[in-house]
Amino acid sequence: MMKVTNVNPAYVIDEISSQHFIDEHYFIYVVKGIVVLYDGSKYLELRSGQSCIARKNRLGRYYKMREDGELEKVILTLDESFLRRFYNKYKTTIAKFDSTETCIPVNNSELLDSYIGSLHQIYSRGKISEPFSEIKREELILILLQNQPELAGLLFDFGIPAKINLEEFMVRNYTFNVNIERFAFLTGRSISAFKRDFRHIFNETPGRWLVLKRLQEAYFLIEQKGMKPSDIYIDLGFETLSHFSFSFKKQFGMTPTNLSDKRQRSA
DNA sequence: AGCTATTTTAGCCCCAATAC
DNA sequence: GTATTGGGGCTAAAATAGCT
Repeated sequence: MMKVTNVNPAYVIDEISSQHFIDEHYFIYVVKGIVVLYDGSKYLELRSGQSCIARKNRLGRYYKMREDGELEKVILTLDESFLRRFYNKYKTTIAKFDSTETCIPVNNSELLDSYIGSLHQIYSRGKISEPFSEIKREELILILLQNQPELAGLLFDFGIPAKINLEEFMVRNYTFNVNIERFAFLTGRSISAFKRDFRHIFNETPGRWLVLKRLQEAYFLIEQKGMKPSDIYIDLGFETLSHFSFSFKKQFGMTPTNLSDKRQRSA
């Protein structure tokens, strides 16, 4: 697990969790340092001056790294109620949006850079008021749409996730630590339908399957890749090392470090 | 297919024991 | 000192059954 460092809260408008479920659209701009976003299959690296939109109703996690001891980022929540207000106010034309990516890169522009600069000015003076936050976010949307009009199709889509291929989704996303209800929602199903479909596909209950899958991956990472148990358990979707260790032993008859040591000796 | 009530279980929290 | 393991208690979450 990469070290996560805290940033000056003055630059952070709203924090998103370092992993799991993305509940709203988020705009992420890296001022200094590196932010790496993971969507279940690939990584997107954002460096100074780069930005993206993390899409709502997706699973993702991110890692932050300092650069020359510094890390500054701007994260703005583009929540649905705000976007609805914006949409009603400006009657934006909605262009078609094709990408299915979780993290959509935003084109660099001088306009965007100076906008970020203007935020810096405001936030360094203390807490921002609600109306100000509304205006500044509206400004951001206008800038984004000027450069990438197609983003309207993403931002102003207020629908809920459609029914998608369950097997594919689960195999891709099992390392995300979210509950069954969330998995069901994200695959466009009720809990009942989710569990029924799940049983059909995997012949197993979702909970058991998830844990086994994570443990198998852990076994692989430790035995084949020589990774440390304490470095992987979070990225595999376990919350505590204690429980990871316990269930690992229950499954394989040895603790994760036993396996680690075994590998060391045979190497 | 999708609720809801009921039963069952997993796993988080906390912490002690152990290793190092 | 730090890192890892493991266990008991408890509760939220999951599984199940039964219903519409």
